[in-house]
Amino acid sequence: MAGLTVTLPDGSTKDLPQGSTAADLAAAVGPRLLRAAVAALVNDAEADLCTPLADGDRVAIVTATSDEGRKVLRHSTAHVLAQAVLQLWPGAKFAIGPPIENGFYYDFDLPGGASFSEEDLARIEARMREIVAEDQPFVREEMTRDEGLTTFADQPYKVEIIEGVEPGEGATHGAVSAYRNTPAFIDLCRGPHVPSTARLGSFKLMRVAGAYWRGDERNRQLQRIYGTAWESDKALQEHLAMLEEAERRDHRKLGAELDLFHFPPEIGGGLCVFHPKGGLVRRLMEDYSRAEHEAGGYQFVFTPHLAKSTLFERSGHLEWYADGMYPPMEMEGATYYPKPMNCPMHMLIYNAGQRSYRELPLRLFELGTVYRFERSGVLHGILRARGFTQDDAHIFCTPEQLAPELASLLAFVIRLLRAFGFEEFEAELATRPDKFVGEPAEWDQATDALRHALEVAGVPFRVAEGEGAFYAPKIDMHIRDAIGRRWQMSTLQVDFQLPRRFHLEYTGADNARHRPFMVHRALFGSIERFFGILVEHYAGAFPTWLAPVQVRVLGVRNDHDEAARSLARRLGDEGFRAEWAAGDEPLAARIRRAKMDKLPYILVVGDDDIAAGTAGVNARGAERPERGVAAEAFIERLRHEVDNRLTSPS
RNA sequence: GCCCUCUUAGCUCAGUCGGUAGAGCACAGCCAUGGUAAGGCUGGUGUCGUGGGUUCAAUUCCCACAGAGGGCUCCA
Repeated sequence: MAGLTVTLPDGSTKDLPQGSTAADLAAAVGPRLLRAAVAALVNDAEADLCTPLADGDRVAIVTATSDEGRKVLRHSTAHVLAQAVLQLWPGAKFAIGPPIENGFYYDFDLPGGASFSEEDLARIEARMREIVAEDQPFVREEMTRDEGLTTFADQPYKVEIIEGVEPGEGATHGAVSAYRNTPAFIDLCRGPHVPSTARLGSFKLMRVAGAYWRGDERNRQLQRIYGTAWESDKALQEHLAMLEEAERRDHRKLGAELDLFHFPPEIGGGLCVFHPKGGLVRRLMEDYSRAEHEAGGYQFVFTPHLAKSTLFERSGHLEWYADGMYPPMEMEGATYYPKPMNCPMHMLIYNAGQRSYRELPLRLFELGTVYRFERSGVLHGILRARGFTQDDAHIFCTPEQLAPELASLLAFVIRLLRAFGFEEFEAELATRPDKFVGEPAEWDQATDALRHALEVAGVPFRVAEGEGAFYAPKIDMHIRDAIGRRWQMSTLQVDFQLPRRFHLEYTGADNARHRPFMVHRALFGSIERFFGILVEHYAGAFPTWLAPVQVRVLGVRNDHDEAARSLARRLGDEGFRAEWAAGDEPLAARIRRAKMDKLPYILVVGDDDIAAGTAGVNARGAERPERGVAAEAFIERLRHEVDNRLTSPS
């Protein structure tokens, strides 16, 4: 019998006997690859390892340590979860169970509308481990639509999915595919899957949640179980450790511990108060932002928190964004709303006089506090609040100025974020959605300008097709924090709608009236949110220039208190935030207290220091304390560190 | 808003199979005077989230509500 030849991703070829499968190919390349293999890409299509290969196929083996491979593992683990739940809750209906970032979930409809409790997770997980130990094969079964409908006749959600399958989608020739583990358990699925459940095992069920069928709250609410799954126990443990680290850095926890802010229930959900220490950090952030904006040619404006409904009718907010707004207030026959955005008010400032092209670009900046109605369930500390302050600006410019303006804006964003210790940036260019207003030509012009700006700035970006706002394309800047988490930060949007709605004009060099382009941009986005991200990024250990207290001076004994106080006062006179602590506890205890307060510097003064005009310097993060540092030298060092805003995330 | 979990001292938590509660840290006082991550002793501290119900008796059991956390949904 003739053999067959397949091409590997590196371009090399491999000759195999007729009838060989992807698994055989992996084995032929090497036993290590076979062990790591979970699926294959055959001519760029995902396939099971048991897929027979044909002569001339291009084949790549998908290994468990790749993103694709983990998806397969997670998806297969989701099937095991479904089998366990269906066995433990006879009569349960199962819906969908896809892989997601770091794991998977599965949605169920339990008999009698029952719900899972946290305790159920242990039982389910135990059953899952039995299924893994049973080494059940994943066997693909192709069937016609009608056969599928018969097979899953008692599973209404599966029936709905099959009925929704477009001819030719997912499965070939109007057929559907399913994977069977046991005679009793089969799940509708596109695949691919690992060959057998024995290939799984490094997983953990995490939590239960309610989730609506097809994500639509008009539909029935299902019971969702989330799990995480990895290629090895080591990777699983690393992931769990990362979650613990994230918990340790939680801004809500640190916010309370470090006395930065809190959310008094008396004020209302999603509305926070900043304590003196948090307020100090916030003021430093804002001062820095103001100084940078001033240097960047922005002019500062101030606008009120409320406006009449007519303003938001004109801006379109009431038409498009009413669900996100606080409810109206009636007064003297007019209806007022708290503002959800600052832009309409900035439009009015633009329109306060006749504008000339000589004034453009006009950059109006405001630390503007806005209120948005967020449903109670989505609030998340300071990262998702109902009242927050945007570092908001609107730039009005001529069409020719748009591209250079966007390019310098991107450079501005990156400079600002770098000052706060962020080094990794990724952007998304969100383009025209299906539902949009305006002219396609305008969209293209604005989108090209945004793309050009990204290219000039050298920021890596991906295009998010159709994810722009209905009125404009935008760039979303993402950063990575100290433990690799990605956060969406700054937004730059080119808006055609508001200039039109507010009839913005300027007189050009040609003495004719023109409509300006307008860019919305918020760099921190929300001051509160950025503050929360900083807390998590630095794990509460703010860099010296931002630390609420920069130095605490300790005397070795309490008869050194006066020397400690005097040194702290001297540092204060030099413009630093320094305090001293009385020697009513042993030195080691006071050192520990200062360390737990995450202070950048602890100074210790004893007999030797008083005699020599020096101090012991215990810097945060240093291996060992330094002795006998001259006070002047320390002041210079501190000044250098603060003036240059040196950062070192913990 | 919906599903799950939680709410006991300033903080973290234990506890009472129904008889109004404890520990560590923190705080206060005294003693210790210690050169780089917890010295000792003593002491005060609670409407057990709120409201109702069952009961001789509720922090404990039941119901409702509020708040918090994890999700869903939405995100101009």
